[in-house]
Amino acid sequence: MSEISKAYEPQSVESKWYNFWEEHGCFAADPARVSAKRPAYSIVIPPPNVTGVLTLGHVLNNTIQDILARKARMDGKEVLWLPGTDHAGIATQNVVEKSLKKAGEIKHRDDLGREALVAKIWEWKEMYGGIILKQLRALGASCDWSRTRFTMDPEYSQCVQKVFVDLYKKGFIYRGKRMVNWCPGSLTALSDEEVTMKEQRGFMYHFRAEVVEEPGTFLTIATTRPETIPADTAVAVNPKDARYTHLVGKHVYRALPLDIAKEERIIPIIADDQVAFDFGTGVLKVTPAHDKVDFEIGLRHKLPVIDVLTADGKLTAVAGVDLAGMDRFAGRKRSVELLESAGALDKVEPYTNNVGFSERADVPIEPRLSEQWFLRYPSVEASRACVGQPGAVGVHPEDGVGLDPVAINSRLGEGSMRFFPERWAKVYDHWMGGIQDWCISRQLWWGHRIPVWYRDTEVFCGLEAPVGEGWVQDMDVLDTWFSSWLWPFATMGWTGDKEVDDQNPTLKAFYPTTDLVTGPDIIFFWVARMIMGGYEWMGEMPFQNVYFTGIIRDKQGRKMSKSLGNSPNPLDLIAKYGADALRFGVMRAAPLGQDVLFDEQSVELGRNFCNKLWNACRFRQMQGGSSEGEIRPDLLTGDDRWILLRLDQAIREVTQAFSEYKFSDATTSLYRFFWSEYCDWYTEASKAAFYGTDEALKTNKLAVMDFVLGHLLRLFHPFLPFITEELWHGMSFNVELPEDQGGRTLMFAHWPKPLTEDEKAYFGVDETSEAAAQAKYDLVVLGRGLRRDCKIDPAKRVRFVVRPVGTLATADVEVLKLLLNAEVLEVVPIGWSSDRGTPMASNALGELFLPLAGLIDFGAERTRLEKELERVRIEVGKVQDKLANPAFASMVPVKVLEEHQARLKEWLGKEAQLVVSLTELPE
RNA sequence: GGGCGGUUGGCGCAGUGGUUAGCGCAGAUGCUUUACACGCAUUUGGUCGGGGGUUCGAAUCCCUCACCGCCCA
Repeated sequence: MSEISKAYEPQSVESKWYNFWEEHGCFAADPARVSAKRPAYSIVIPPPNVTGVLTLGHVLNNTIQDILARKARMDGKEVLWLPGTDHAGIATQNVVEKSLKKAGEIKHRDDLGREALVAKIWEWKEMYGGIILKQLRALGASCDWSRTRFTMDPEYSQCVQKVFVDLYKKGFIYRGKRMVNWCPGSLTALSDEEVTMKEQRGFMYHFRAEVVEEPGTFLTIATTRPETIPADTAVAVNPKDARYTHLVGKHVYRALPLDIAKEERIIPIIADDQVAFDFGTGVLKVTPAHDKVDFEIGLRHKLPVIDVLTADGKLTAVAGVDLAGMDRFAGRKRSVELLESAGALDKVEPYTNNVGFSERADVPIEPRLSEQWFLRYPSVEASRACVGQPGAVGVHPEDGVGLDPVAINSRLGEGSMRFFPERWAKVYDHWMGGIQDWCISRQLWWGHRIPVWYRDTEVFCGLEAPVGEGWVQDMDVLDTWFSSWLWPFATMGWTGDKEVDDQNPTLKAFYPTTDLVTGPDIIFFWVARMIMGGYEWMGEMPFQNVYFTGIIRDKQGRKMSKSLGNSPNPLDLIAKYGADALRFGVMRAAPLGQDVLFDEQSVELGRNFCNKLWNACRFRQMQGGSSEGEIRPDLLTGDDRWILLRLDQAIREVTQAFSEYKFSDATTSLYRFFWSEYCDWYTEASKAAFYGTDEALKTNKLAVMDFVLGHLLRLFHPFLPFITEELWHGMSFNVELPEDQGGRTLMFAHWPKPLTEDEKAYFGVDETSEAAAQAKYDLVVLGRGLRRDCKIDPAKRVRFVVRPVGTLATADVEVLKLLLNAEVLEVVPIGWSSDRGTPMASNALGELFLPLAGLIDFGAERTRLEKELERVRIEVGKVQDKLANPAFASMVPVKVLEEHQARLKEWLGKEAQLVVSLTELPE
C-alpha cells in the first residue's frame, strides 16, 4: 500500500484476490488434513437450478454460507463448502422447450421426440447451465469448485437409481392408480408440496336436480365447478341431516349433459358422513374423477368414475356436445348457460375459496386419477425425533399426554439437530407427524428415468434393464426432489456399497455436514426429505444445524418479482458498489428469523463502510513507521487502554453472535466498534499524539493501532473478504506470520480471541480505565454543546478551563484540547472559581468551563440552565419517588437499592450545581 | 378453522423484570478541519398497537382485543 487512493476501488481488488485464492487452492478441502486438532467443517450448497441466475435471495443465502465457511477456516477447521446445481426437471425442460420454440426449431416437443429433446437440453446445459456458479464467484463464495456436482452427473444418477431400487425392494415404493395433483400446464403429476393454495374469487352456483322417484321434488345443489356436473355419479347428503333422510336411496336426474336422454342421467342419492350440513345446501355433488374427497366417497359407495377432462384441462366428448373441446374455464361459463337454459339454475353468488395452484406453471391444478409411483417415507421416526423442539420437555401437543418424560424426550429428540430460528422445528414436527406418501413420478422427459421395466404383466425393478426381449422401461422420470434429497452424501461420492463407502475419505471426514443454510419455503420439499434420506442410507442425520434465512423483499415489503421489476440484479450492484458492500449491506439488514427488506441504500451504506475502513488504514499508513512494533504497556495512554478494552468487547460480541447465528448482530457490533469507537474517538484522539513531539508515544500508538487493526481485519474478513485481504497485505500484517496462519492470506489467519486476564493485567486495562476514557469523551461532547449553545463558530479556537475531580494525565489534557478545538486548555485546581456566569458543564471527570470574557448572552445562558434544571429535577423526582416507597426499600435487592441511591446523589449534585450557576448569573 | 411470527420516534431494527428506552438510515443546522463530503460536529423526533392483570417496579411476564404477515387445513 505504497500509494493509496483516497477512495476504495473494489473492482480490480476483488478479481485479483479471488484469482489468488483459487490459484493457491485456498478453497480446496482435503480430508487428509482432518484431525482431532483440525476438525472438519462442511456445508453443501442448496443447489440452484441449473438454469438459474443470481438473485438477491441467492446473495443472502450464499453470503451466509460464505461467512460461516470463512469463519470456520479462521477457527482452524478443514472446510468443505460443496457447490453444485440441480437439474430442476420441469423448470429446465420448460426453459429449453421455450427457447427452441422461440428459435423456430420446434412447435411442440413431440416434433423432436424424447431422445432428441433430452439431447438438446444437455446441449443447452453444457452451454448456458451453471452461469449462477460463475456469478457466485463474483460474490466471493469460497466453494471448493473442484467438487462441483450436478444432480444428473452419471455417478449421481447412479445414486438415485440405487436408492429407488433399494426402496422398491424394501417395499416403500409402490405404483398405483390414485388421485394426484395434476398440472394441466406442465402435463405432469405433482406432489402435495408443489401445490400452493391461493384464494380465488369465484362464484357458488346453485342448481336444481329433480328427484326421479318424486317428480316435482327438486334438490338444490351448490357447486363452484358446474363444468364437472357431467362427471357426477351421485349426490350425497349427511346421514344425520333431517332435511334429506327421506330421500336417501332414491335418485335424481343429473342436470348435464343435455344431449343425453334424461333416463340415462339417473344417479343415486347417497348418505355420507363427509358431507357438511352447513356447506351450500347440504347436498354435495359427487364427482369421483375430479375431486379428492369425492373420489373417496366414490370408493366407499362403489360409485362409477366418469372422467370428462383431458390432460391439458379440456372437456371431453363425455361432457356432451355443448361442452366438448372447451377449456375447463370456458366450459364453466358454458355449463352455467346450459343450466339456465334448462331452467335448472337457482342462483349464483359471489364466493371466495382456496384453489390449489401448480407452483411451477401457476395454473389451478386438477385432481386427477392416474397411475403413478408413490413413496412411503423411510426413517420417519428417527428423522422426526432428531430435531430439537423448543422447550422439548413435558407434554407433546398431540400425543405426549400420559407418556413419561423420558419417552417424550426420546420421541422428540434431545435436540441433536438444531434449527435457527428454533420455531421452524415445530413446523417440521407438525409436518412429519402427518406425513403423506410422496408422488414421485413425473410425466416429463428431463430427469432420472424410473428404473422399472414392464413386459405384459411382468414388472422388473433394477439398475439395469432385464435380459430378454420385449421389456419396456417406464416412461416417467422421478421428481427432482427425489434426487435432491440425497445431496449431502451423493455429492461426496456415496455409492451405496457399504464397503466402498466406508473407505471414502470425503464421506468419512465431512459427513454429517455441519450447517445447512436454506429458506423455510423448502423445509418440506428438501430439508425434511434430506433428513430422512440421511438416516436411511447413512444411518445419521445429514447436518447438525439448519439456518433458515428470511425472504428478500423490497423496501415496501413486497416479494421480489420479475413482473414488479423490483428485483435488482446483484451483479449490477456488485459492479456499482463492490461485492463486499453488497454482502455487508444485505447482512446488516438480515436479522435472524425475519424477512429482509432490501433497499439499495443499504448497499450504499456497505460501500461507505468499506471506504471508511480503507481510509482508517490509510490514516495509519500516513503516520509512517513499521507495523511490527511491540506495545509497551508503560506508554499506554487512557485512550489506548480504552480502545483495547473496546476491541476486547467487540471480539466477545462478534464471537457470541456467530455462535447464535446472529449475523446482523455481528455486523452491528463491528459497525459500532469500528466507526463509533475506533474512528470517531480513538483515531481522532490519536491525532493529539501524532501532532505532538513525543516520538516514543507516537511509536507506541502506532503499535496499538496495528494491534487493533490487525484484529479488526480478521473480525471483518468473513463479511468483507476482499477489502480485508487487500488491507491485510497493504498494511503488511501478513509479514511475520507463518504461511498457513495469515502469512499468505488472511483467510487462514486465526480468529481473534478476547484478552485473557493476564493480558489485561499486562496492558493494565480494567473497568476503571475504561470509565475514565468514557468520561473524557463525554466531557468533550458536553464542551462541544457549550460551544454550540454559546453560538461560537466551530472553527474558532477558544480557551477552555477544566477543573478535574482527580488528576488528569498530560496525554488526556492534550486529547481534550484537540477534541474541543481549544486554543488553550487550562487545568485548574479544585479551589479555583470561575467568573460569575461562566458557562459550565460537569461530569464524573470534572468541570469544564468556557470563559467568554463578557461575550456571553446571559439571557440565553439563563434559558439554557433553566431548561437543564427542569430536566434534572424531573429525574430527581422520579428516583426520589421510588426510594420514598416503603415497599421498594424493603423488597428490592440491595444492589438495585444502592444503584438508585447513587443515582439520586448524582442527580442532586447536578441540580445543586445548576442552582449555583443560575444564582451566579448576572441579570 | 388451527398454528406461528410481528406491532418500539418518518423508515428499518435492538432491547425478555430494575438507566435518563438504544442503534442505523432519513430529517434539521453548521463545517472543502491535511484519513475519509462514500466525510465531520451538533441536533429534532418515542406516554414501546388498545385494554385489563401480576409486581415495590412492566417495552419486557400473564389475559384479552385489534391490525399485518406466513404456514397448515
